[in-house]
Amino acid sequence: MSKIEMPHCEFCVQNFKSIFKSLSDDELESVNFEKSCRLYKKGDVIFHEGNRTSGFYCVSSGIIKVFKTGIEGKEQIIRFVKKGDILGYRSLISKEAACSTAKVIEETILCFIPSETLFQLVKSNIDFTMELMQRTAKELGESNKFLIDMAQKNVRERLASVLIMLAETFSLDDNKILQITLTREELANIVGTATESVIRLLSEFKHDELIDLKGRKIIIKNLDELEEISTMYL
Amino acid sequence: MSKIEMPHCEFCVQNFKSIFKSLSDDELESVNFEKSCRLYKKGDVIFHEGNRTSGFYCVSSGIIKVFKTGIEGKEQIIRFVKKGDILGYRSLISKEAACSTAKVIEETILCFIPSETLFQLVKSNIDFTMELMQRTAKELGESNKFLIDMAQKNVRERLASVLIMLAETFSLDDNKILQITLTREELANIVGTATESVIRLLSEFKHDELIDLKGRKIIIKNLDELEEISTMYL
DNA sequence: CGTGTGATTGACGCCTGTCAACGTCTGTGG
DNA sequence: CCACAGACGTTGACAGGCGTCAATCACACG
Repeated sequence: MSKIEMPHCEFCVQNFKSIFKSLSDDELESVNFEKSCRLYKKGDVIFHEGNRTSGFYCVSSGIIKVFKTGIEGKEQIIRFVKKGDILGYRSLISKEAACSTAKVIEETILCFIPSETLFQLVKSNIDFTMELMQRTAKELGESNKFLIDMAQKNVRERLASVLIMLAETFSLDDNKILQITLTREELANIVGTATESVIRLLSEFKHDELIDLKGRKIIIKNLDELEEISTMYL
Repeated sequence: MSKIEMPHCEFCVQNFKSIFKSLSDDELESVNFEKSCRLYKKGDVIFHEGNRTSGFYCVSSGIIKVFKTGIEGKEQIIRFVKKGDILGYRSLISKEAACSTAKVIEETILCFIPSETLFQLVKSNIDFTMELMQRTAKELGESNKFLIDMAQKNVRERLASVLIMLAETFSLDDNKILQITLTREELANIVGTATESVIRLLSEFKHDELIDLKGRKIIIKNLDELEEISTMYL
């Protein structure tokens, strides 16, 4: 268990409108008191599919992938979680076991909030509850959207979609470099295809000058064209 | 607008634990007063993808398919809604436009509850709110599960999964006849494949004595074997 | 009885997964 | 400092699953 300086909830509220943004000062102080924080290193597993959980996580910094393990151990990445997002709340609310595994992609600082604190807030603060419900509902919308992509788009179109999604979620720096680093296998596990297919299509995109590749760095040269590919027949 | 005898909320609470099961008598009476009901015939559209909605629906009887329209108008069925389920609440909560279309498969009686009534209840009744949150969270879990099926299973395995899901959701009668009637195209739109593929695989399942086919009626003869096919490599 | 919708079957070919071989890079231990 | 192991990336060959197109059949309905 790494010792780190614990970020105060106030900080996350101020800086990136954490889920606690509608809490009163007292409530925030109470959450801040009841939570526990720690640093997670790349590769650390935060929770496993099938685990029962006793609270949820609020992300202060870092990047986490959430995936389900499928046929012959193949991962399917469902979503990415970053600064300002919350993690592990779905199973808490539905009172089910976790339906996915969360693993650190980039060094992450997480605050753990016990479920009692959560339910206490739900009871006492309607704005917090609405915010929580809204996040769940939005995630559901995204999941449904992702579903139809899977069902109807081919691999080429899906890869284009994924690159766009990554660009929107993690943005590009001044050199148009995508601000998340993934292995080819991880990319394949988002797209839902074989690693080799991702490699071949990335080369193709590079050849068509839509992207550029420097090792694992991906430079997005032509977002519009990617957009066009991803919605080809829509 | 068809005139029908309006089911009292009390009835749905008693009979199949509608979402309003935790309401006080007064609250229930109030919902009952504010709602409006009507009969929908097969093929009726309840709401369209992209619509803004001003309330949600509680299903008193019937079957509805919820789908997104994708590439070249091809439907992708996301879920089925039946007696006791609620409909159209996701976009209400997330304050987005509807992300899917709802269409009647079997004659349906729906009660429309205005959004003000919903939010009023969320504010005043914590149990109702928890129930609502729980349903959203569960639906999210199912959507994620569906996603990985799409990404990793082949069409044969997916069709087996879908048949099982339908059997669980709509059950079999004494003759093991599946209690929902779908066209081959609709089946294809759940599985996420071409109509012809569904037809071919159904014939194959029939030949292997897993199912029997009488027009659109599907008789499930061997659920265990279907289960095995659907989880072949898991 | 004609018309239209849905179901079925066959032919064909492309997309994409799999397997295998090889290249590249990094970190470790001798 | 070098050798080596191990993980990851790349490329080619190949086959088969599945989508598409077209023709035909089955059935219901006005």
